[in-house]
Amino acid sequence: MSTAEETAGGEMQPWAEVTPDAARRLLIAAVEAFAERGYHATTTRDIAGRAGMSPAALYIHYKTKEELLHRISRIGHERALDILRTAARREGSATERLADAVSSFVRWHAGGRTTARVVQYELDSLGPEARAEIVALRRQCDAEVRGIIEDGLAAGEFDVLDVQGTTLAVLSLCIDVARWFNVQGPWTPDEVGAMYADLVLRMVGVQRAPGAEK
Amino acid sequence: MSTAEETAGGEMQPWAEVTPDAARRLLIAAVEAFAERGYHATTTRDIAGRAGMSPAALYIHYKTKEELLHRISRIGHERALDILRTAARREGSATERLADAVSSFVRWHAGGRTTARVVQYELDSLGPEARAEIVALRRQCDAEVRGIIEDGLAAGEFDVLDVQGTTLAVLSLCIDVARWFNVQGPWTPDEVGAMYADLVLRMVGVQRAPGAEK
DNA sequence: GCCGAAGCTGAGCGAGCGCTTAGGGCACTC
DNA sequence: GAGTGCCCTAAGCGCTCGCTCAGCTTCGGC
Repeated sequence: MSTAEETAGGEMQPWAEVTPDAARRLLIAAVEAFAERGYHATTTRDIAGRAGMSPAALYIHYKTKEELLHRISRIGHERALDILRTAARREGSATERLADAVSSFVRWHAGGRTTARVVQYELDSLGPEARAEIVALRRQCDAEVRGIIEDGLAAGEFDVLDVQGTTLAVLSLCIDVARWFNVQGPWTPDEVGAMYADLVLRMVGVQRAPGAEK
Repeated sequence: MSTAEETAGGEMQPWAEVTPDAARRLLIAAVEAFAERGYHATTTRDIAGRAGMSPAALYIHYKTKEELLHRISRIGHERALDILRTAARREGSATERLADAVSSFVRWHAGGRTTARVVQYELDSLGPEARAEIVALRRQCDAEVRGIIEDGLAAGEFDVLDVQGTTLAVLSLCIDVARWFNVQGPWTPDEVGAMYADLVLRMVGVQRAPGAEK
């Protein structure tokens, strides 16, 4: 749960698994370009230029431009699933686990907004097989949150009318942070995380979080 | 508040203001194409083809491809603002007006998902001046929702910690419907609207909607 | 029956796209 | 110190993009 991969820019860099170094620099450049302009509006020349390389260098490390998006999307979704899974499977009440899941998931979307934007909004730019793989990961994210809500219902902590609908709304609320969050805005990622955890607990019928999160 | 512009496909067609007929057909074709593939991945040949015309016909009615997006975006945002304004300024308690605003806004995002997708997610593809104009409309949408929440607070109906944060979360929740809603899914636009109105009332501290909406 | 305006098409221009290829520089092996 | 493999670049191929333009058809006015 430590965010040791964070840089001075506030942007997460969990790209240590991408080697060699040139491939990682290209991938980070692609994340920035895709987040700014979108996948289709980004050129391979732009990506290579941001990484300080010639356009041809990209094709030594990646077969196509789409493979770059695929790698970014898979690593990002694995990280998102890891965040939700960690919160869902820790010890504690459903109330505490839901607050933890929402606040850490929102922190990731706000702090790593550049990455999260690509991960959450460029899914449709992938081809059919790549998209199917990513959609499977998204379903696992959904299942983790739904599990917490079902636990809370069974324990009598929560009061919800529609489990699947509430699950969708909770995830929806978190994901949309990547769309609107601005580093120059009035809140830090931590503050948005705490605020959203409170709002979500209200949505599931918990009156007030009993000092669950720091 | 009547949705008389709705077709059999469940898609709203408030494009009556676009004349002549050929210009309207091109605009509707552009909405569909932009929603499916995104602005940058859509070609002018695709738009013209969907409208049953040659590529050159597009440039008789629109100066550039971007002007098409601009027109779509402005009309869509004006419609969104109209929906929120109508709900905000009707008679009734803040609770009723907030439930009305959320359910009708969500219905628009779900039922007119094709249009809403373009309106909400292709904003960054506009040039600086066009984007500035649209951003101003968005701020007016924000102000309408914030106004209802402030009314509810003043009347003692609501209990919220952060007015601006809650406003943002409410709009965020509604807007994200355009991303995930599927016509083949388990809910109708009406059902999602009712469900989300309930969730939002919980977010602002209203225990249960007192039969506010039909 | 002729005319001008309006709406549209077929053909195509210049530019920029994703991606390829031939070859250069450099570290390392023996 | 020649050989080998790894990264990387300069140049450019084939293609499709947004957009243009000359000319065709259609139609109302007189």
